[in-house]
Amino acid sequence: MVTIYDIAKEANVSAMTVSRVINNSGNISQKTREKVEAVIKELGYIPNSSARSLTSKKTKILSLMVTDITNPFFTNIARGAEDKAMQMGYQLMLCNSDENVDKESKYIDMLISTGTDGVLAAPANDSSKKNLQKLSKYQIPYVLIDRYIEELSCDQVLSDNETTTRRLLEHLIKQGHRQIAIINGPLEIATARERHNAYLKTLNLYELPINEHWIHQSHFLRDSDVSDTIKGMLELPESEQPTAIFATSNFIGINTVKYLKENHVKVPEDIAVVCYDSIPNYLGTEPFLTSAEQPSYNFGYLGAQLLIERIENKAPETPRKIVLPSEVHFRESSAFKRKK
Amino acid sequence: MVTIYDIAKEANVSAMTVSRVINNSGNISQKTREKVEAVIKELGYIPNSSARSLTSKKTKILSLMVTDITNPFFTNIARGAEDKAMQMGYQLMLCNSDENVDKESKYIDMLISTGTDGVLAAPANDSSKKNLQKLSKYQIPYVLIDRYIEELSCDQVLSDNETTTRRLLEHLIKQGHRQIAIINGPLEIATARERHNAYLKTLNLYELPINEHWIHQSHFLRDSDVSDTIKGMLELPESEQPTAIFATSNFIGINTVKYLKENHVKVPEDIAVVCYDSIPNYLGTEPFLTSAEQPSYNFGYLGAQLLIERIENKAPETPRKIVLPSEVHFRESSAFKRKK
DNA sequence: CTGTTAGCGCATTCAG
DNA sequence: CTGAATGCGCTAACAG
Repeated sequence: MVTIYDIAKEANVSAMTVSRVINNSGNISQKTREKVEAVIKELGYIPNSSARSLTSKKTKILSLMVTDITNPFFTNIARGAEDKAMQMGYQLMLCNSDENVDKESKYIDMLISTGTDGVLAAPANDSSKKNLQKLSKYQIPYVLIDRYIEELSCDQVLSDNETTTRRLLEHLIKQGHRQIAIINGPLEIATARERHNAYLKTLNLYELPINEHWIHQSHFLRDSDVSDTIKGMLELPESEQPTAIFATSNFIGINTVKYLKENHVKVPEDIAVVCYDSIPNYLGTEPFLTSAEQPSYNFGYLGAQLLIERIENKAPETPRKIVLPSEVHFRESSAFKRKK
Repeated sequence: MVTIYDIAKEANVSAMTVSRVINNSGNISQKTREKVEAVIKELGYIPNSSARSLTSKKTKILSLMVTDITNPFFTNIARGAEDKAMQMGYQLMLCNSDENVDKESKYIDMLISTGTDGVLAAPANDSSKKNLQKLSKYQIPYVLIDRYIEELSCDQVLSDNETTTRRLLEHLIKQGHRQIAIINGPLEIATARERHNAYLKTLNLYELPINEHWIHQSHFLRDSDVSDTIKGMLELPESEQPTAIFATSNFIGINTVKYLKENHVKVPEDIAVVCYDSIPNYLGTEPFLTSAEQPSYNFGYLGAQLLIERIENKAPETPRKIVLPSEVHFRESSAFKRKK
């Protein structure tokens, strides 16, 4: 392994001078700089990050905590974060919490151990608070993406849950729906809570009925099971059956449509479905599901940017909050107009 | 920050004893071990990886080099690799090369700098050889996944390109096709080359015609442009037109079907399409494309396993090679039987 | 079974 | 503008 001492010897300078050249710190005469740089190239020197971190307390490593990298929403976030990180000279560590606070906690310890410079986190749920506070204890900055947590003062990149929810519901209302159900994730997750509240608020605004039998929680993982939930709603008395379902995540939306179709409930004629978040349309065939497309790549890209600014002390003291809008695509799954 | 010295002082032992307890090395009396462990818990000690790496030359970091994490094939690999890594006490660093050897090279330097313990690599192409040899120079083991490179002696987890290609083609042949085209990735990539060779071999085996106008290369990224290629084939004289297309990757297959449909070529009646690799069927609707589904999660999981065994000197000297079979799903895109 | 010594590679003092 | 000394936190090698 080539060290700065090898360079120093070869270039007839001290190790310190080599260090200064590498880090562009202090003043170096043009001549020695060139000499040193030549030797560095000649010997193919690559700095030892461990040694550097030990003194400088910086690793140039960012970490991304998501609940499941196979969810396309998070995959795009990873890509965005990684592009920005690479561009700024950072590397990206990947962590999957599986929506599990304990697994998340284990990761947090590993990250602290590694000395990550900062964390981009989509926390599992509100109980993740203690994990994030542990980061603070070690002075490691973090940026919350997608899911915020009450009372945690930090930069955030969030979805505009209220507006997007309202737009999806207003669309249903315009289609003549008055009995709208919601299948949501756990209310310990901020996005679920905000979408829940926006749901209630919008129904109130339009003076639509609210019925506890129309309000359900599943979870956000791929295998979110909605069958019992929907079965229950289909068994309600005719007059009490919802005519539309608002699914608060991509997988919930997909699984809802899947279940309805399997059980010969016509979408959108019998029940309309709208969905928060989208899945990539690989096939190029006409997509079916009315959905709000989130700018997921930007969650990662902007999140990494905020984080790096924070790490490098280029950010204002007060936390910043970026709220990204979604693009609502109206499609077949809600294309049936009801008579009032 | 809590160090082993803090623990040592509090527990009335030397730092070395603390180190031994932490690493489970050497013999420690039950009594002192318990004492030390109690203090560790009490003070919430988290080891400093940088310091540890500096002496031990181990980081407990694995790296994954893929060409694009937003490709579901690689996403699943990432998930598999990360699950195994976590399970074995490693963390995973993520790198996207964009099929670009220079970008890959930049990453390799960063990884060497960080002192990664090993690399799981799907190299950009044959020119990645020098990047991987650089790893060897620094004694960093790597496992090739999906794409091997000639003359590189290392563990590998590969797809059974020959068998899978043959099975896809035999299916077409059974359907009565005799004029089969191939749209491939660059031949500087091993998977493309193997699928190319298997294509030729199978056509020869069944004494089918081979026509240079039926053999094309695109690339493996999502926006692989196949329009000119297919347009060219459609403009061939009637007798020379292929009746089926073998697409050697998921995106090529998708883009091929998309282009054909847009141009009112009926699939499978006018032209059948089969495809190597699949995309996740989120929607649960009947998938259209006949494709060979690779066990992508296992590429990552098994790759990480081989890598960790290698790192921890639990592997035999001679390189191991795992060849994973694919599952061929026969579907609508090739469901039309031709009269001979 | 436990402690002492030394050094990993680098950057932060402080001198010159 | 450059260099020497020192220590980051930890562990290998040796002593006891």
